[in-house]
Amino acid sequence: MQKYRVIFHVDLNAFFASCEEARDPSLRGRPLGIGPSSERGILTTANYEARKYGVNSAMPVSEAKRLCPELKIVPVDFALYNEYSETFFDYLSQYTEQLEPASIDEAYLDMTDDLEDQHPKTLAKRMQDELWSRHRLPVSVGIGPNPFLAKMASDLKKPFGITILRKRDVQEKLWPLPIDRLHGIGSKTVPNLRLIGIDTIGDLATFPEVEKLRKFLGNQTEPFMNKARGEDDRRIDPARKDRHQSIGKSKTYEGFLHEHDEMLEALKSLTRRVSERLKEHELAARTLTVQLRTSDYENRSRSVTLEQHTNHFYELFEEVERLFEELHGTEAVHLLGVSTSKLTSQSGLVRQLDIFEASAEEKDEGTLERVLKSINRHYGKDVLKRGVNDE
DNA sequence: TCTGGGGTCCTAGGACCC
DNA sequence: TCTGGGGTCCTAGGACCC
Repeated sequence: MQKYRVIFHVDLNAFFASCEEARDPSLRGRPLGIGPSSERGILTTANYEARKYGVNSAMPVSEAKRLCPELKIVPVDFALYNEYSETFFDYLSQYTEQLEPASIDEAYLDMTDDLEDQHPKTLAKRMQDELWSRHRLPVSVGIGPNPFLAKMASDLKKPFGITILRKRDVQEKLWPLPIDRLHGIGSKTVPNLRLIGIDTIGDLATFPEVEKLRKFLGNQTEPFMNKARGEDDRRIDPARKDRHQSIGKSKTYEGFLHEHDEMLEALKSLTRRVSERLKEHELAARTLTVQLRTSDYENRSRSVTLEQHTNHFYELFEEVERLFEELHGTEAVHLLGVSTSKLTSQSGLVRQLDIFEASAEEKDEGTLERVLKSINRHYGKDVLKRGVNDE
């Protein structure tokens, strides 16, 4: 007999708002938004009282205020949310090692081998009750035979939901839902699918002309169709979140930047942050991307792949400056971003510095001096010693 | 109504290699 | 002299998610 997997998807409800309410219970019970203090800009999220008025995440503050004049808005506090996020994952990790954080506020758990004779629903209820009573964190739990159905299940009832979605429920519970409820189908794809008569998840699951679909869904055609039919064989991967694909920092400048010099200053501070964060994660990057958004919302980017990995501010900024000059004419700038990818753990970087030193010795004493100075400035003696010991 | 900031993944075209 | 087919890597840009 086939053994079914038991996958939980645990989702923190209105997470940022819930954190604010947990810290300051006086905020509870009335409409609350997280966002900027000015009328410009958009809400990051809103609590459920605010959502009753139609207020939602990514909504411009001006419109949210129009829908709900008594809306209270508090500024984002990522340090707070990261703390609660850690509390959340710590709590869940007592139940299984097969835990995969999916974002700051949701996790997949493969409970197949860790149920210990409990009914999944009993366990889910306990998680929900304890996260609320101990930490004032409201969660919805979805339970299914694969990650996709678990995620869809947790979505079906919020807040404080516990929902089981079996394969045999798919036709009744999933197929009537609009197609954009499928994770990965967004506002650009929906009109295309409408064009060929696909409005619901069921329409996609039973669509007969696969080649027609391929035009819009590309290589993802089969994965999407499988999901629409409730099939998903993805394994839970506890290490996935540790493997960063990219690290970047971007900032929107209200009122725009007009002077070339202030743009360079802004890029310098973005690059500095990126360099710091790479070092925090003990990572070094080989590809560097500079992003720019003009005042009329045109996005541009330039990237370069370096010969060696680096997380060194001066090496990064040299390239950032060069890419930016290629990217920018004379127009005002709305957003600037610096991002790094093709990351490797820092041990790779230490080797790189050794090679750098060797070639510097041969050719250019000045380069060696510069490298050594910057190593001392940015990593301290420990790292330098480690690099030497490696050889 | 007018669009934040952190990301992931995909695509298409070109360069280059065998 | 003309030029196949497969693969990999790089770059720019876009869609999407939380």
